[in-house]
Amino acid sequence: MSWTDERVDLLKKLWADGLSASQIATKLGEVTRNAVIGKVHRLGLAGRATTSRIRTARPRSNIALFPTRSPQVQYRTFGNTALKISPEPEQRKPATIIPLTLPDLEPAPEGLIRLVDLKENMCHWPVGDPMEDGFHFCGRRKNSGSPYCEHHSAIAYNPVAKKRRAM
DNA sequence: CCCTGATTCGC
DNA sequence: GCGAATCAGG
Repeated sequence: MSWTDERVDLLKKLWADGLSASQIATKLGEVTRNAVIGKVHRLGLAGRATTSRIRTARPRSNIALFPTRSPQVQYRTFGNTALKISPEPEQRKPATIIPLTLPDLEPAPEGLIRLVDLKENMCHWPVGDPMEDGFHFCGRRKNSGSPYCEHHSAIAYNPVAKKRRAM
């Protein structure tokens, strides 16, 4: 089914009346709401979005990043290739493995660690109710790669604990 | 998870 | 031009 004049007119009317795309699609029949939206857009009626739209511009092609035709990068070399210096492979350093100090679990930091007191190497685990006095952060030495200390990392990244909403 | 519109892109 | 796929948001 194609977009006849009558169907387009009806589309315009219903869209102007504030009907949702899916409702219009149902009324028209033989089309999906996607088709309706697409048509609305093409007609320049692109209108009332409940959401940002410009803010939320779809990132350019997640699917086009894996096209049927591969992009095939071109490595161009200028001049006499025989004189060309071999490109430095520049080996990646194999990500320095962190020593990962497991001990020292309990030396609680002095005083209450408030947000302003939090340092980058401190555990960001919140303790208490943010609306209540005495709310603070764990503040113990945190694991690298995690905002939390050893103890709280184990909790935060434990799926069971999460599922049961345990803390 | 249901819905909404917005956007991109292969056809 | 069309609309499915996919996105972000309510």
